[in-house]
Amino acid sequence: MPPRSSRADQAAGTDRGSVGDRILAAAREYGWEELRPGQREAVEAAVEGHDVLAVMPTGHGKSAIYQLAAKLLDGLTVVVSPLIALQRDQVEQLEELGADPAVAVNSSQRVGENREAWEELEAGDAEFVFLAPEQLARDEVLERLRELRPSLLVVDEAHCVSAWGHDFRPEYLRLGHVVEALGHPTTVALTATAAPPVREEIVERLRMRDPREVVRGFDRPNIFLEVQRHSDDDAKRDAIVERAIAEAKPGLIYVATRKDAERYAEALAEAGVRAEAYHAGMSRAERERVHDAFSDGSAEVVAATSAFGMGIDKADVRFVLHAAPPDSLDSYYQEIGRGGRDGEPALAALFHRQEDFGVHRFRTGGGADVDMLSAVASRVRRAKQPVPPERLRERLDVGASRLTSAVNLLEQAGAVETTDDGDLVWREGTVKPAVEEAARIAEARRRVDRSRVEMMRGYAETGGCRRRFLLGYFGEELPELCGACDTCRSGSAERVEDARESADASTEAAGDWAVGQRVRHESWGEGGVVSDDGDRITVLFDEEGYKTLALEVIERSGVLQPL
DNA sequence: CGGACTGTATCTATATACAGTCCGGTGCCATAGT
Repeated sequence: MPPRSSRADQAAGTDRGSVGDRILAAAREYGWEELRPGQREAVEAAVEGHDVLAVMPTGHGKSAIYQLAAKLLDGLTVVVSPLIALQRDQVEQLEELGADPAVAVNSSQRVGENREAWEELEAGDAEFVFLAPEQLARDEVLERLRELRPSLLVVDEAHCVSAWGHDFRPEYLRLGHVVEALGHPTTVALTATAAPPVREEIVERLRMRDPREVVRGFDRPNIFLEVQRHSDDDAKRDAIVERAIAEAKPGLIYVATRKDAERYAEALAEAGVRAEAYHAGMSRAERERVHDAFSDGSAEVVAATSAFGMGIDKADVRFVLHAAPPDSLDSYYQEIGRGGRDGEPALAALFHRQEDFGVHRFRTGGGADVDMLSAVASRVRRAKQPVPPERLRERLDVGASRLTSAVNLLEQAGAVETTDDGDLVWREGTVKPAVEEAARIAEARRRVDRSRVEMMRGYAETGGCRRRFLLGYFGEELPELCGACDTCRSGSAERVEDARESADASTEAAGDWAVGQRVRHESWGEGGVVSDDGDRITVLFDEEGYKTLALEVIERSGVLQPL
């Protein structure tokens, strides 16, 4: 059992436990005099061999967790990092710290560089290796890593497992196999944002065992929360541009399309603001230039799609405006979290129109890839021996992502299994029901994604305290109204609060619907209560996603039952 | 789903209305071609 650490000794760093001492000593070697809340807890757990999920805001020193743990554990540390550009920064950061040597293996490096990296690793000269999940999906890479017997596996930006794994970068969902194939080294997952169901999914997908969860610093009270609803598109655009001009800089504007990024940057430039656009359609060099310009202050405002974010290390961002709602509160929180890291006041304002939610309908559309599911299922089922995925890829002449998505779904459907060597075997049943089940799972996922958009809408439309809504989504209760959002300021939050309190008094049966309670709904199946707003509760149904239900209706109709 | 763009019709004919079509975000990796 890990030694208990009280808040006092965390603050003063006076813990006499030997692990605690070693952690502090290691921190000093890196030049850190003290650790922030949660850091030591996470390092300690990892050093003692526990899997760890750490959820902390960016700038809170998540990297320090694996940097310290690696220093205290013998053996290689493998870091799964989603972006090649980020990998480069991470390697440099370790160099600057004076840590043991770090290398990266990825497609942007020359063949020779990758070969050298492996040589350093195999000679035992490097302590860290950074890889994207796609590298780890390659047999050869996994085999070489396995022989190096890593002692620590770190998944950075772990929310990507859930956010990108399901279709965009399906190799993320295969990391659980990687963990197993490497002999289950201590696994540390790091992210800045993850609502409880996302945390659950990370733990499950990475096959973490009895993980210690360290969740810190969700509330960012210095960020003022505001929402503006518009009906006219031009009026909304004008309001955003005017606001960006008026507010203290630097700032960010998140937009939904590449074209809009250009448009806002142009409008601001015309008004004399040093503004740049950023999106994935720009060349690598151009993106790098904008990134650097924002970092060194020569660009005051960046209008960007969701491509801009990871790797921004700027503490004094004064505003984050959203010209359209993102696909979930997880994304929203991640994006506004780039403001006010220095603790000084910052603004997070969401500008939206009803129609803006439509784009997410398109993005969460499209049915399952039934043809691919069937093709994969029949081949694996017919095969007399385990099938290497590469062979399927050749036979079916298909890209790695599309194939991996299909395999992931068939695996979830229980039809296909991956051997320790990474080959595919058929478990049971025939092709048709397996494909149907896989398609059904994909469809459920789609419904959940759409319900996440609805939660975003809920935030945009609530008359109650915005911060309470936001923190509630992340499983934290805010007992008092925050006083730092538009609804608190206008008095709307207080009116809603009063209304709920009187409703609370009349429906005293809320005990059945406490947060965390498992429930069953007549038509939506099973789920868990994720928040309680007094007169209504929000339930996350396993197959339908988030639904908000009025207590009065529940009581009257009996459609919902506690389990 | 909604916006931008294109094409066609027409009693607001060098202008506008409307229907139809296309497109929309995030990044690995591999491979072709200079």
